[in-house]
Amino acid sequence: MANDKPAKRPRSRKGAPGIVDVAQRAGVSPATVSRFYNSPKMLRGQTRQRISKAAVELGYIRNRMAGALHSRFSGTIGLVVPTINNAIFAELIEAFSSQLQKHDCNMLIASHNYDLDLEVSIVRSLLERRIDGVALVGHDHSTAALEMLKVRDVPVIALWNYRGKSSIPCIGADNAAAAATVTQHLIDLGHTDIALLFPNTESNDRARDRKQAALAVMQASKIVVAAHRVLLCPYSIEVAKDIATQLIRDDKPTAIVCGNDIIAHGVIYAAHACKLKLPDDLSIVGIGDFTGSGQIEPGLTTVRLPARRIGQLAADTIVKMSVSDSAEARTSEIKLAVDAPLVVRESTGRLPT
Amino acid sequence: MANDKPAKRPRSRKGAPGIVDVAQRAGVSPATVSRFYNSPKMLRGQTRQRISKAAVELGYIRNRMAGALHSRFSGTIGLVVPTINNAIFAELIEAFSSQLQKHDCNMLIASHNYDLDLEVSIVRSLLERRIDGVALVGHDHSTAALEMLKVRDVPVIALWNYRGKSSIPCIGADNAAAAATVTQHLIDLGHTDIALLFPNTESNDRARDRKQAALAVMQASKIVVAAHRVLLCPYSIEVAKDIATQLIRDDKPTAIVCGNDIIAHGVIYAAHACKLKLPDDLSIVGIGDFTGSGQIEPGLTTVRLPARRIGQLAADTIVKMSVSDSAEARTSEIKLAVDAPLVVRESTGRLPT
DNA sequence: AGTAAAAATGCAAACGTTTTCATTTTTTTA
DNA sequence: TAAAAAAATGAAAACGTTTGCATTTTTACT
Repeated sequence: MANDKPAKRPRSRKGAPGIVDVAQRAGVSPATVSRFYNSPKMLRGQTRQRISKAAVELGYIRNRMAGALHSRFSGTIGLVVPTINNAIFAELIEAFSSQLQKHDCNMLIASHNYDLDLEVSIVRSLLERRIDGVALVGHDHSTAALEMLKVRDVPVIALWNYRGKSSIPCIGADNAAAAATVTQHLIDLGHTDIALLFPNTESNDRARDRKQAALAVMQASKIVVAAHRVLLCPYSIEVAKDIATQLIRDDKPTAIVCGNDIIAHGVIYAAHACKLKLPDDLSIVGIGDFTGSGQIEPGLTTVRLPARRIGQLAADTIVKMSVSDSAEARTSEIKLAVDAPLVVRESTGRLPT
Repeated sequence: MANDKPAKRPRSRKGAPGIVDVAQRAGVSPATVSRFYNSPKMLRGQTRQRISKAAVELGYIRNRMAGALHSRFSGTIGLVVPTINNAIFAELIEAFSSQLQKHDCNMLIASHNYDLDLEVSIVRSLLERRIDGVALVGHDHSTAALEMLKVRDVPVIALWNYRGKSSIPCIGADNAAAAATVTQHLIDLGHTDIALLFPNTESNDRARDRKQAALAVMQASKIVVAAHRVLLCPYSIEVAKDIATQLIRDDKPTAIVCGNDIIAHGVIYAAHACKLKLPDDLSIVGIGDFTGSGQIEPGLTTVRLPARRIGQLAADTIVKMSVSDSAEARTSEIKLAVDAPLVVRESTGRLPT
């Protein structure tokens, strides 16, 4: 046959139009089309219109991967959270994602379930996608992950928990202070028989800071906390309810400090199940002010962690860091502490004397 | 000066090692290194070891964007949900994401808040990142978005709501049947004065299917539903509580069908606030069986939508579709209906006669 | 041991952009 | 209105992989 040479190499993706097709149709060079997308103000209005028209007619969708290959920017930011499933970070994730969209960035998210080894492989996988920056929840991270990021000069930011002495930029509320606030609130109400329900504090700096602060505040008020008053409880309404039920039946304290609102919800349900009268029989405080904490009956006294605000600030910050090319701005000592105000509702009351 | 020619063009990313550096150090060709990652079994064990060693020593992290440029696969899947913030999709997202990780894929997620126009721009943005496939929640989508995907031959899958006559592959529970189930349950208990709390059904096929089915079931039992018994209520515990409080005070029905568990939680709280005795004074059903629905007091009667299962199946399916190169497999008529069993708890009771 | 078949590997041409530098066009200034 | 300055555009060389094809090495079979 005549034409048994390369027939017409079928392009991978349906021969979708590329930048050169657009350029051709608009009667300009590919470079100009590229500029149309990356720095439009560099073009004349007339040229812009021609290109815009051509792009629409062709149904052109640019290939950011090809762009990223050369330009150092992928327009993608990573977010690594312990869990997505839980109410804990839902608002944060949503806010972070929405704000990124405004910056024309996409979010690559992954969860590691408090497993730091898994976090390493997640970070690696994000790096393979050449993310422009990454936000990690908390301060407990494997050095391997941090090192990979540092070597590649990828901006990192720690979210959620503010720590003045953090080695990386961070945005969040002072979790220790938050726990101190609610605990002090109970003490101010006259409680001394206080139980603590906290999750495993290993590789969870938020929980660790909170628990430590709660205990410190008690100690400062000369309140001794018996060992059996400090209970381990995961972030699960179900388990929290079980543990609290047990606690109430066995040896009810007059107040309970919960590691977060999730646990507190479980405790409130347990109290209902045990026919307790809240807050008379038992005062309960949480940390976080999650969805529903204001509506649950009785309303949960807690401390508000402004998740939305943190998410937005974080998105703005990480984007700013990633576009900045001065090494200093990418590693800068940015540290933002957002307020975590006490929200007093009906789940706490003065200890009847 | 002598060396004022291009000094040594500082490579963009810190001169991070590339595939050729690894190849050189391992004494093989770049092609072989590439194969090491993409089809390891094609290499001899010995070669594999040499490359592995070289890669580790160099701290090499491959560039998937560069790869995707040539290979048609980006290893990235998109997930588009109405909202991340809410308990509604949390479990689905988590499951989808985790399962994707097992396939060595990353998840690009975005939310549009029930705004179909925003969905279009989200899909576009995902397409710019050359996702290998995308999962969309529900069946209501702008044709523009669907068209873009079809033109580019990107596998799509509709999640959450099963519909036998869907035009695209779908995995989910039959939402209409789910609503019918809980409604019938109330009818079986003798209720006839039933109120409905549902969100806006525009561009929300789940809500639409549910509401319609609930009404149909009532009609089938010759129960007439007065207009003032059908209330509009967003997916918000807070608003649901307000609306339910109003409803209870004004003209309490004997039972309420809630558009989903979120709303149901709000209604339960409202009942508590109004000092109602559940389920004697009021029976409440939800749809979804979200976190907490089993622990809330009284336990919520609802229908379980197996979010985790759907998420996993969806991830497996979309990955399979994307790797398949037969056009048929990418568009195949895959339709999976997962069971949505009724879960009877204490929020519903027989109507006292 | 020799040959055929199979398995590994190397070569080099893509992939679709961005960007530097040079060139052309437009605007400003004298 | 010509020259200078500024702005817009074009040409072509990257960017870091993957993959079809050719070549070499290994294995299997007489």
